[in-house]
Amino acid sequence: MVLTTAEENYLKAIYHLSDGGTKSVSTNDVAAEMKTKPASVSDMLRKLGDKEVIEYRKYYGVNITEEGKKRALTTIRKHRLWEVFLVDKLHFAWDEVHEVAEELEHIQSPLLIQRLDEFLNYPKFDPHGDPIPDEFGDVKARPRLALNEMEIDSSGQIVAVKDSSAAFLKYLDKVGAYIGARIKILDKVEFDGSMEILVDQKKTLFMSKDVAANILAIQS
Amino acid sequence: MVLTTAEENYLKAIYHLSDGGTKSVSTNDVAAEMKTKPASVSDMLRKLGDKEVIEYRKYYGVNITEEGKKRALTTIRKHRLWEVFLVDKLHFAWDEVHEVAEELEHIQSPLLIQRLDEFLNYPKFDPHGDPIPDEFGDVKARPRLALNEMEIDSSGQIVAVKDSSAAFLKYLDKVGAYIGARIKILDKVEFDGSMEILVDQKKTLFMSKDVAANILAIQS
DNA sequence: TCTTATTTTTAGCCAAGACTAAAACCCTAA
DNA sequence: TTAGGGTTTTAGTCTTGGCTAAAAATAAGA
Repeated sequence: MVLTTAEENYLKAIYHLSDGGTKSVSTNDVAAEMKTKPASVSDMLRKLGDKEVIEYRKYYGVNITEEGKKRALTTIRKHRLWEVFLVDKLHFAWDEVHEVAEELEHIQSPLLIQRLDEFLNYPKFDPHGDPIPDEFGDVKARPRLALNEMEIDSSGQIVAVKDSSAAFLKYLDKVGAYIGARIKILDKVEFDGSMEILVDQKKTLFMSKDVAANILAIQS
Repeated sequence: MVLTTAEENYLKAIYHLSDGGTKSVSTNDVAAEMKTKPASVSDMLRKLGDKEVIEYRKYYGVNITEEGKKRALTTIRKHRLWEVFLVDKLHFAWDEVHEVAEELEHIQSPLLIQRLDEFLNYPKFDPHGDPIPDEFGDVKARPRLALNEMEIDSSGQIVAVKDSSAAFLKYLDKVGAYIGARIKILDKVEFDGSMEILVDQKKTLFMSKDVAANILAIQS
């Protein structure tokens, strides 16, 4: 069963909105994600239902099937491998690659992806720190570390905070250390555990050990 | 002015059929090349005419414009650069790359092509021996050599014959040394100038100096 | 439970790019 | 110069993936 580019994009959106297939997803949510109108989504859901990559009950949203999950993971795998290629080999900045990878992910050639994976030396994570599913759809979870547990010179991406009080989030926002920010540990002060951190390859930030211990990152 | 993938493919076909824009091309010829019906071609020619990449006079075929030539050469450049990538970096065989490059050539990102060119070290010819236009559309012609002028171990592609008598072409056909064949010089006998040649990476051929002198190739 | 608000679907329309069938055009040979 | 044959265009249809407007179904509040 062949999926069109549009169908692949819808399926990927549904996969993400459903948290990897664990929740059902509404028509409106898909429309928002795809930047289309709900009426267009209804049509597409019927098609995807016919192709059995989602389970579609009118008025009750959709659930992704096992087959659909497999397809979505393949697309995600291709997207992330191309991102690694663009950053590692063609020296794109990590925030310039998404649009192009969005096009490249639809190239139809299993051999191409297999060879690309080999060429890139089987990377496990993309430049944003997201895991690359293997050819069977299995992903390697990456452990989260508090910033104060990271080594000097190591890089990663902020994925969560332990203390999610408004005050703390406001502070993070103010200093520019949002969820998703790319970071690098520049220095750690032995005396008090405070740290110097590079955010998004441009901004340097100082923070106390207490603050650092509240920020979780994945290492890349 | 943006061209769709279909429009790019038609334009490329017209460019090739017109010998690089030197001849006008008929609707029927385009239909044959694109494997579509003449009726579909008429429609598309009107569109391409509106976009001023061809000059279209009903019932009198088309001529490609300067702008159209530029666009076609950009697409050809992208196609051939991707072919080099697939063969040199991903170890595809030279005859496995066309379909995939046909998809890759439509990725829209000038930066991507610039970086790819750099990554591949500015190749001048693709794996089939065809020249890669530079970013201004200029192509480097490659001199033709008679096979007996080629060095041992050098590779290339047969592009023409000096003696194009039916008898000689029949002979070539029989031994499998058609125009376009990929060849490699395996050995040259000093004594009589006869040669051993690998055709299409699989078939070994022996030929006299006289025969070799009649076959022209480009080196790769 | 009934009414209203929200969500979702249906119906009808559009553009791109294919098709078939039929009409229009061009050219050549008698 | 006209008839026929081949080529090309037009007209009308199909599918995909959008859209709007209106109808239908669900959900929520009194």
